[in-house]
Amino acid sequence: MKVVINQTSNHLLVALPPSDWERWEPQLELVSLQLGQVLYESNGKMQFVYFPVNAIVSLLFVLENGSSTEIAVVGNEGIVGVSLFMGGETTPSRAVVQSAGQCIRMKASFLKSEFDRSMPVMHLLLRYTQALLTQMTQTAVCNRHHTLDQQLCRWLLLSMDRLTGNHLVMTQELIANMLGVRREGVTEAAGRLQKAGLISYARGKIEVLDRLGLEHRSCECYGVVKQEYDRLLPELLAI
Amino acid sequence: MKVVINQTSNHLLVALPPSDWERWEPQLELVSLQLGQVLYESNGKMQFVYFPVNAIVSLLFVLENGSSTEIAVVGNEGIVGVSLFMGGETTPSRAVVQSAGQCIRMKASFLKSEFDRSMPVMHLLLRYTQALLTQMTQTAVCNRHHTLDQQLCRWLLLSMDRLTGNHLVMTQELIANMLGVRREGVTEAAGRLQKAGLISYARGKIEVLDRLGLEHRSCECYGVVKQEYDRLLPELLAI
DNA sequence: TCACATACGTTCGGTAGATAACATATAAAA
DNA sequence: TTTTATATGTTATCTACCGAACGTATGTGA
Repeated sequence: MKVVINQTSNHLLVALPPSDWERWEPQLELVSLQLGQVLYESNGKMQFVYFPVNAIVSLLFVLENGSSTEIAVVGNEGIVGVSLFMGGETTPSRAVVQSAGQCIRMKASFLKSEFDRSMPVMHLLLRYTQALLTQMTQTAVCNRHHTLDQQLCRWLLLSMDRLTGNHLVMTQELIANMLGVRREGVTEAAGRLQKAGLISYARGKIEVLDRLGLEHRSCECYGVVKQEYDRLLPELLAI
Repeated sequence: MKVVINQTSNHLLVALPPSDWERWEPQLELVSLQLGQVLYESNGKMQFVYFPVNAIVSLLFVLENGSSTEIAVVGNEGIVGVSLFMGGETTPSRAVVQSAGQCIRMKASFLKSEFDRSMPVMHLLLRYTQALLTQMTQTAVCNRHHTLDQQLCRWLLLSMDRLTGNHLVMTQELIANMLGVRREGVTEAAGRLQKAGLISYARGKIEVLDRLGLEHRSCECYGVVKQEYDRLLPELLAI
């Protein structure tokens, strides 16, 4: 089954003027990504940029001792590889596939030239980057001030917003890496959420049972991020 | 005594092509900022952008319950108000003067039009934003993984890099707000640094006695951020 | 079907930092 | 000089999370 690439595959592409889209279309390529696949290594060269379709990509920051923390998550509302057009040839963060699926990819060099060529493209990408920036800063605050339970709720909600359906394939071990905590801590927090009837999970399969309940149990950070995405990228709402 | 504005007042301005600088110069205005002065309120309109000369500005994120965390610090290597050209009319973060001094300010509307008009200006500002982004993400990781002692060292070093001399006017209460911890915690951490002979302080006046010692006691985060600034903004090194 | 890896559960200290309630010292103001 | 506000010091209790060790399910491949 050949999956067709079109503008509605990714919300950023939707917002593209037709004249730009015409040039872009032949440059796009659909790729399937596995869970755990690394798109960018820390301080590595970026050959491609990725527009997630139904995959989710995590931006992780890895410390010298190996411990890591997720600083943002990108789904079909965005693009992976913003530092390319921001000016650094490399990213300080690692980009890892958090939920397997498909992405549209494009040569880094092409995006760079398009960024300089078309003002609408530039402004769209910068507007997205600003939203991403909000997510990063809110994560920083959340790391400092909120409990693991709250952060887990936030994380689940941000992930679910980028998927269709209520299911997520993700072990507690991986969630722990994302949140920068121990696996045992996630087990306990997830256990509490399950006991409260908000989620159910088994061997790497999580199902959200009570989305509103999760929102109530989450810290304000989820709402702040969501609101800023909606404000800056109203095209997300139109779909 | 009239202080003259020139290109060397701020490192970003240094990197400006002469043709752009000519247009900019008449639009610049020197302003003195007091400790604690708020340049931008959370989600407030941005009338001006600021190029610090010898002042330091903190970007803070304030939670509903009033607790806050610094997500980045801007000195004469940068500009306060990046979200203006990134596309949001407002910032989600609050900008507060962390160290009194002077800034060059410019009408927000002027910078916005210049950003679209001159490619060198655009690329320079984006490159700076990328460095700022690194600082923010590193802060997020640091909040999660490092001790208060380490974070205090990092914070002191980042501040000292943006000042001339070894002195900093800053109470422990304010530092606590920046780091998002309790004042008592800062008292204890600062006491340990003082006992180790790295700093001395008294009633809001901090002096760094052993800079290298601070670097050793700090986490890797300081080095990572500094390295990325130097890489992305080599003009900082030239001065 | 049996071995084995994977995912999750549980428990027991240990610790950094939170919360709270005071004590003390110094600068500024009256 | 006395008062008052500000800045720092200290201590006791509490809690979320860490580190480590180990136990228990469940899917998967030989």
